[in-house]
Amino acid sequence: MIRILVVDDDKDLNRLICAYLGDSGLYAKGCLSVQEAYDEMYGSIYDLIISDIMMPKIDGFEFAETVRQINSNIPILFMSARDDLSAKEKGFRIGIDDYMVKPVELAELEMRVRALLRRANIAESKKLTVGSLTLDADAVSAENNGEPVQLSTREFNILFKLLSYPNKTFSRAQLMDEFWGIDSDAGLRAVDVYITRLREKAADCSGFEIRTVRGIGYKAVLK
Amino acid sequence: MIRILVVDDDKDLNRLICAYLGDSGLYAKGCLSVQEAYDEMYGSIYDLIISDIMMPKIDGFEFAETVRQINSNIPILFMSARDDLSAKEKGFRIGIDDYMVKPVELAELEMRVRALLRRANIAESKKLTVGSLTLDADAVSAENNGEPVQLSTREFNILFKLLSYPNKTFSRAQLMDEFWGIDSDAGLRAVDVYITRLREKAADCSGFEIRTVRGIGYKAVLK
DNA sequence: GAGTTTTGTTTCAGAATTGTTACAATCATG
DNA sequence: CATGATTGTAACAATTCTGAAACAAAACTC
Repeated sequence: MIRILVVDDDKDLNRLICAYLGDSGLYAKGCLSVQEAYDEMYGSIYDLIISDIMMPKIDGFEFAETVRQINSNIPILFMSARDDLSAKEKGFRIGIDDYMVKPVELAELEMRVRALLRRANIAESKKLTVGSLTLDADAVSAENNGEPVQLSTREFNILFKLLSYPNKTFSRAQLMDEFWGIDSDAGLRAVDVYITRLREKAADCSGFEIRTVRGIGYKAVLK
Repeated sequence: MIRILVVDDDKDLNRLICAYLGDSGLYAKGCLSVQEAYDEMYGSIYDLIISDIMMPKIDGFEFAETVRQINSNIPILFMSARDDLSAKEKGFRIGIDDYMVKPVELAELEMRVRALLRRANIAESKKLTVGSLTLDADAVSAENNGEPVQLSTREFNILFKLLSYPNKTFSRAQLMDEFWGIDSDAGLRAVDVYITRLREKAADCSGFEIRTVRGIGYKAVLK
């Protein structure tokens, strides 16, 4: 189920949007303030954010900026009464994906939400297939030629990342930051161990291989 | 260079858009008809499409639909005077990514284009091609006529630097500072050794050669 | 053209990086 | 709380990279 966070201090509009999206088969949670949104995001994962700009205390810009620092990938759609270029410019510079001027047509909002989800590869099931191997991010499971491949969560995450960006080299530190968390005190060499395990488990996956980039890190190359 | 195809039968607007995007550091090619766009796409690769809807003969809907069948990934942005929901609905159902109502503000168009490029993971590719040789900074790999050329990270860095600034001479100290780090205690002559290795490995690369600038250092010259 | 300086090339030992395995610690789960 | 899976470290082996040294070649100077 796709989860959408709607942040707008206009209670009625917020409820209206959530109801509309809900009827369209998406799960939408409304928050009346940014603070509330932070709490909500802390507790569960969301796939997309719809946010107003003008809100008391913390505004949409600040909200989006904070979200982007933590998650550079989640689609953000601004919705505002402000039709001026400077607001749009500020939003897009922060890294939002779309900007709608109020009053918004709910049907159009839904279309744009769906377009963003499609573009961000957020489908009902996030699957990735490379050669004979299929990774399912929702189930955190892998299959090779239909045979299940046992992967731990961390193994899965690393492999999914590498295969999502074929040929791109990732440093150990990059992978650590992403999958161990900033405050982890594990040594960088731990990555090597995972690569070894992945290579072993993916040994008979045709279609790709994990290459070492000496002095830097690792990359997946398709073949 | 990111390549954008602009399809609109309004000659003035088309030229205006191409000029604006061009000034923003993107390459934009204008087509006055869908037929022309097909021809253009047949000949070269584009990263993003901006298209009007209402055009004589083949309209934007049909165009987008055809493009989507061939390429399910390329971002498409519609630009139309029609502000009605049914047009938007039709567009988004075909799989477009954004829809702007004319008259469009050029600055906003650029922002949306950039947001789409970012979302679609289309960045200025860190690739460099000189003659038959292609260097890919993401993959840290090199190919000559499709044949992989084995380069160590340091070899790659030096070659990439030289080829990024053809004809510019780099002193040994410059290269050392950049690729060995300040605290390296290797002698400057180590650079010579790398140049030798590069010359050998790039022996059958047409298109450039590494020249010695006596008393100073080295440069790559195109030929 | 002899002498001097700079550069080219090769070799090789040592340095650095990486692969792999075993093991202990931790976590999850029933 | 017992069990098995997952995790991270340490140690060692294997591999690759690196750069000094030595000598040859070339370029420059007078």
